[in-house]
Amino acid sequence: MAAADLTTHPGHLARRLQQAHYLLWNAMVSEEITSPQFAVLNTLVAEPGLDQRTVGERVGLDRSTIAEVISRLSRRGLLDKVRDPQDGRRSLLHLTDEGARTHRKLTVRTARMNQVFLAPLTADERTVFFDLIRRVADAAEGLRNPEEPLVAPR
Amino acid sequence: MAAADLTTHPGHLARRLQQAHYLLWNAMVSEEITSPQFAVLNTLVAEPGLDQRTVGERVGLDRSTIAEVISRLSRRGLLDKVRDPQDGRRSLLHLTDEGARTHRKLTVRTARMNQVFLAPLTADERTVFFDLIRRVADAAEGLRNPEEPLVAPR
DNA sequence: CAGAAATACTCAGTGCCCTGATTAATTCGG
DNA sequence: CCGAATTAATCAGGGCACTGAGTATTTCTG
Repeated sequence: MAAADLTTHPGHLARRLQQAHYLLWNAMVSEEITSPQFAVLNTLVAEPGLDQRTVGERVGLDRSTIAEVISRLSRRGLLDKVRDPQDGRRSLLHLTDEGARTHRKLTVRTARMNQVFLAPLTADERTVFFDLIRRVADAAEGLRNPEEPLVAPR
Repeated sequence: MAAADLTTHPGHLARRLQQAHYLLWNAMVSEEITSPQFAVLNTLVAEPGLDQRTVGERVGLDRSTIAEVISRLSRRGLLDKVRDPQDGRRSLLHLTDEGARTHRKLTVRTARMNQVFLAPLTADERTVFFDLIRRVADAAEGLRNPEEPLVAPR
């Protein structure tokens, strides 16, 4: 059997895209704070006091991964984690001053990096780029919990 | 400072796309063989006897990662790894019969999965999708070794 | 209200992904 | 020809990402 052409395999392209981004992030944004870590900080700027699971949901990380990311951010003093007195299962998260400062600094750099990253595309193409990727990712995520919406939810 | 909108951040989208793909791969292709592992098998079908570094280059993995992936494939008996008698630094790689058989089986399943993954897009949109991602990834990879091609290489 | 079910988090295990340092082999330059 | 530079692979270390199993807490239900 002949070998497949990986340049038409979306999974392979997605991986290469992410690697390219990883590299550029390291060079232009930060070597200490990673892109997923920034996503967590960003979520807590918009919604302070969220619990761990919900933050994971916002940024698209599962329970285990978000726990690791948060533990690293907490260890570096960028956020505080306290038990919810109303519900002892939850951990509530708030940025520290240092965390807010870091978020501000990286927001600027991230915008610059995105400009460079997307430089090969025209403005119209960028819109299409976002739209296509979002549609594919959303659809695939929707496949996780099948059925249910097909008939009336009970 | 306001929080950024992550849905317009290509890095975040790339990560979500890859995760969605990971999930679908697990469900529809294989729980044992991962997508990067398949990419390695696929490369060795096209070019048997390649050395480790070149395989990494083909599939877009750095020296350390490709070493791990190959060691796993070798441990499972899907490929053989032998020192190049002509150049003692290199390890030359060949698929075993089992490796070739696995590649054939997964090629079929991968094609089916790609259909499902890309189902939200029309045929035209798929072409654009590939083109845009490839251009962004290629450009970012080109930033790694700057200068050189700008003037005559010496 | 007590037991069952659900929920938030943690832990162990596997695999991908990178950098920087080290080792072994080959090639290049004087 | 021999030391220096280059190259392929390995190792140590940090971080992301998932699953399955386990613990603690809360909520639901008979």
